[in-house]
Amino acid sequence: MLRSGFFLPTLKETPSEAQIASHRLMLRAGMVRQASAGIYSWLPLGFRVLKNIERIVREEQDAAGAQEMLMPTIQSADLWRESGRYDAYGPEMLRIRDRHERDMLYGPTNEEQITEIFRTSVRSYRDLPRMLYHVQWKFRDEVRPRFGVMRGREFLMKDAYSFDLDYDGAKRSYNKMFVAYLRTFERLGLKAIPMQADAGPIGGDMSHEFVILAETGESEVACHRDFIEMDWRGRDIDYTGDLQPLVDTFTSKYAATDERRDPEREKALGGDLVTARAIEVGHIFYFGTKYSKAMNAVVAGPNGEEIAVEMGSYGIGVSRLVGAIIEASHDDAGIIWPEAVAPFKAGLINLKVGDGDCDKACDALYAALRAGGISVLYDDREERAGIKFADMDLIGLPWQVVIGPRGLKNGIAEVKNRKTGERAEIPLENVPARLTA
RNA sequence: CGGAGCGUAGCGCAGCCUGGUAGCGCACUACACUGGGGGUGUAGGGGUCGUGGGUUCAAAUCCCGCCGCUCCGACCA
Repeated sequence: MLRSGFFLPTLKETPSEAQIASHRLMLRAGMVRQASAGIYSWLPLGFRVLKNIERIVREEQDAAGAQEMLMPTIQSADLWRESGRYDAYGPEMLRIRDRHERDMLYGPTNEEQITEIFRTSVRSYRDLPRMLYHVQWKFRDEVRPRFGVMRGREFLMKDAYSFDLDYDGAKRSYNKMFVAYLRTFERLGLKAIPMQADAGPIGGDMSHEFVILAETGESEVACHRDFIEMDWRGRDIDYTGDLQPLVDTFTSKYAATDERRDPEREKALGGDLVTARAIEVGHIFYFGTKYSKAMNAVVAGPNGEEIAVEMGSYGIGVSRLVGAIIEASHDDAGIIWPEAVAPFKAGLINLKVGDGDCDKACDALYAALRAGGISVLYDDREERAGIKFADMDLIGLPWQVVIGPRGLKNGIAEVKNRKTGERAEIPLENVPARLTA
């Protein structure tokens, strides 16, 4: 992508509404613009990151055996009356009336809707288990939206739902999602700790929150220090096998969100206890037959009897993750993207646009990198070097490649790693290899 | 929903107290110079001062209502 033609309105100064790092940086880096309180437009750069996160979430959901679908944002109030949540949900739910005076709502979540789809489509235990998910915008009319996309009113969420015949099956589904979440967050470059959590208004008795530790987190959590040191990387998962042992290794040690904290266990941990603030990035629930009973989602069992299905739901805050990743990974100069979600892998800076040799070398390298499958943002603007560098640091691409007349005399480019700050002068022809190493 | 604050150019702000020509920095446009980490000079463009009403000869400024946004708290898949 040529910087000159890319809609990337960066800001030198921070709009006054932004209080925390991720919000500030997202506005300054031209990723989002606020439309109204807690509602944001995603500009091209931010949208690329959002899509990258979505992609990884999808891949891991698919790997775990969930199937993607798409449910609408606007739902009928009648469904919610069936489950009893139309009255229970309170003013957080945005209620709408259509031209025929029908009560509608902008979905804050989708249990009712998926249950309705399931109950009209599945009649036999032979069709179980099922896991379905979608990635869709939700709306919750928060009293006080804040922290940019981390606590917006409108937000993008992946929500999955599992349907099983009995508790053991539901537990297997729960474990699949548990493991899928570990893998998803690890691929996103995050250390997300699964914590005992309250089920909240969704109800149910098995629930984990996946949180990342960050000073700007909204809640206080506590966990065993082993979680901090645990090696999170590269676990090969066989979803057809027994996942319980793996789940056990992550749930046997103490880790609890604030409403689930246990003073006695914490006391016993002594020096092994870590308390910190945390950002919730995922939440999984087993809630049994809460909705299936209320909404009559039953299947015929082996003996022809009617059995209410066992359900679970599993959410990942996709848009919140963009902010959360930045909270976890930035410095004074700007964002530092983990490679997996970076909007581009590399930035290419032409230090002297208009200089024939410089332009030619940049064009050639730009083509070579793209041919090698490396996404590049090529800053071909006639700006001063300082502005280009500052901009690139702000945007936070993993690599910066700098070409100027001085280095070009010796056929070299400067390659800088945004994360480590390490700079190396290497021959132009070695640049593609260097970035893929 | 309790408490506090803010709204003046795209962004950051001053002006308001004590009413009288709407300002500064950045950004933007043109030209020249410059060019390896947020340039220099010259010349420009851009404002119903959130909105409605009131007071006044005169309101960005004083008074009242409304709207929007932010912060603290409570709330929170």
